[in-house]
Amino acid sequence: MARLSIKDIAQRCNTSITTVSFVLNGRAEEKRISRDLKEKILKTIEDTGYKQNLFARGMRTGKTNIIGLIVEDISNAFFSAVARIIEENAYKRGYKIIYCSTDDNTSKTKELIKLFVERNLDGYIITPPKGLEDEIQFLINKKIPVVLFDRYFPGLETDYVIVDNFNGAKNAVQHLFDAGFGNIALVTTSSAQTQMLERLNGYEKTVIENGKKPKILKIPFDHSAEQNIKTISAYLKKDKDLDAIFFATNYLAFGGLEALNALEMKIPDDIAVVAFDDQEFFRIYNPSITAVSQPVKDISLQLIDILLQKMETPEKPAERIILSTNLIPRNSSIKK
Amino acid sequence: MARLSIKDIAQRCNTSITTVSFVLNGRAEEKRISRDLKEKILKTIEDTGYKQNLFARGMRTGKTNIIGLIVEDISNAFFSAVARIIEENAYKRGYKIIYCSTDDNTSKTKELIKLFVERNLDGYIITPPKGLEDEIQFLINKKIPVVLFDRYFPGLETDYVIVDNFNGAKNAVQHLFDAGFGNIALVTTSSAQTQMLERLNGYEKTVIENGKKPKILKIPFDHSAEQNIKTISAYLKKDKDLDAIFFATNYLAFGGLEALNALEMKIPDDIAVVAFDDQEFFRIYNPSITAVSQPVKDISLQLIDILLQKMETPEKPAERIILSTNLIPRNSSIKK
DNA sequence: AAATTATGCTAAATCATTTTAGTTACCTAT
DNA sequence: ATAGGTAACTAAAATGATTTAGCATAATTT
Repeated sequence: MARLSIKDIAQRCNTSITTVSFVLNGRAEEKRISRDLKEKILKTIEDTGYKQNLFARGMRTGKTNIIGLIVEDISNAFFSAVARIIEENAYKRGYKIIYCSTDDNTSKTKELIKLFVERNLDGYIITPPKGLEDEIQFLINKKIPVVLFDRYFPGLETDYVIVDNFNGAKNAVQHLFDAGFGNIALVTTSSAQTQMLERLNGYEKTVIENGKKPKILKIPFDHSAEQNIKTISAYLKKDKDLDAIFFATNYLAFGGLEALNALEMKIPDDIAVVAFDDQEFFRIYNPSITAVSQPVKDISLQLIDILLQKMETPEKPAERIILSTNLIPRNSSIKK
Repeated sequence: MARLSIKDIAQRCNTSITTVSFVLNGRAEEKRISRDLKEKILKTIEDTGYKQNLFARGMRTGKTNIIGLIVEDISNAFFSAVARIIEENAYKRGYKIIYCSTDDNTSKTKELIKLFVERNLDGYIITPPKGLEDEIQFLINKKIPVVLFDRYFPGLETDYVIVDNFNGAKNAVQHLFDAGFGNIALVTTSSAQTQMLERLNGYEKTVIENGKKPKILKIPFDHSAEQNIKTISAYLKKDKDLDAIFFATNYLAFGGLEALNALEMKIPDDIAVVAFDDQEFFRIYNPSITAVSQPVKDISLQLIDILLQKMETPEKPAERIILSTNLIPRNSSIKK
């Protein structure tokens, strides 16, 4: 038995394809289809289990009901947690998710967006690498809904959802001062993304406010895990006065912990540690690691919400959501 | 400017739509299109940047070039790592990935497969929850390529890629005996999935071979992280003779480490630990945790390879791939 | 009673492609 | 001179929906 088409439904109801299509698209009222006929069509669809052919539909309407989720790295715990929640909610509302990882590689991401645009996805959620301004603007010009997250482009009129990185970092560093640590280094990446710069600014401001000098180690973002460990080890060996480190992102904290292990430095006795972006890991680690936690659930729900709103009302003005972080003090920053 | 169609290309080349279509689908040779005309068409396509409309194409052929990736939980490190590699390779070969998480919930997964089938995806990679035999059989009957992984259904003629869970567990437990531990418990889930049963069998066999009695704690797989910690704590308190634990899967090991922390039991002095499914975490943890590592890259590459082969040659007989695991001895199982 | 309006529906064009079943023109062999 | 073959191409049907423009008929107004 071949798959049912709208034609079959029309025949079974002694009516036209047009009428069935109107009912199917909720335009029965507007098109003055009688209640009786509408009910009959609906019942036939129910009974036969008829499903619209999405190719034919897409061909006419250009709509796919698919959303593109483009994150830095789907295997990073933060992004996979966000993906998880977005996926869940998109499905509930009738959308599917196609995803991919950018590796923060600009040309790879350009390529991916081109591919996705060919496929006529209905909307995008993106953590853009630098240099992606033109592609984002292109999507906006084409009236394709886009929401950025994690970082954004200050020059572009886009919707975005980010966290308050400046105050997240500020609170973390002030917490270290309050706990009695006075010589605090920042370990961050060399990438110029907004979220990293804000964390750096928050750190610097707070250190200076406390009458100290900032000490910053910038690690190229394309280095391997092993290279990170080595770089951090070397830095720690050089500056024996440090009594605390603030890691600007989770994977640098992992490298840092390995470096401290290798140097047999005890946390928090030899050196205190705070990390940006909380993970299950930090709770379980011994000693547990103080971390700035991002509101993953809130971020994800806002993202999918704003995107779907934008898809329904394209002329809606851009929304800029900045969510607060939450400092979770643990043993790594408490003097015994 | 409206988007170019095959008609525009045909006009520009003074030829027919049919001819362009043949060239586009690599059937120029077979259809005896002259070399000159073929070149001309190809050049025009190149120059104009023409792209096929995938809806129209899908409408005729029923092909989407989209693969469904249905895993237990995309935010679990093992699955997101697999997703990462599959995604990468699928894109290289012209396929996109739509994904979703099952939560090991049978009815949710049935729902998802229904949704995906409506969308005419070209193939599936699935970690099936129990009770999904009928849906998998349905896909096979419909000649839709499917590859299972992580677990499989012994009764079904399906392609699958799994690891040698039995020997993985056996080696881990024997390693503990060899390291001088003699009273080894298994902490596993109550779920009856093949991979878990095989790990259990490997454990039991090895313990009995070494002249000891198996001690098994089964934890319902729908318990929360907190419940897991409590259950494991209670178990550890009751049996003071234990000198080692083998965790059958990574999230149980996380719970176990937290429980050991709470009870202030030292690893490996008070108790040794080995976990199934290695993670970055286990390398960084202090002490580092001995683990059975799954060949994530190999699994992923095999999966996408087998699926794409199956898509090209649907009548290919089912392939069953069983990959070896690798025991990584670390400090958690070495007596000082 | 004629003109107007409202109601309830539908024919046919359209979207961009693939594919079947040809056609035309030329060449070769008898 | 003619049948048969082949090289090179193409007209048109089919895929399954949406949507525009319009057609009867009945009800209402003038």
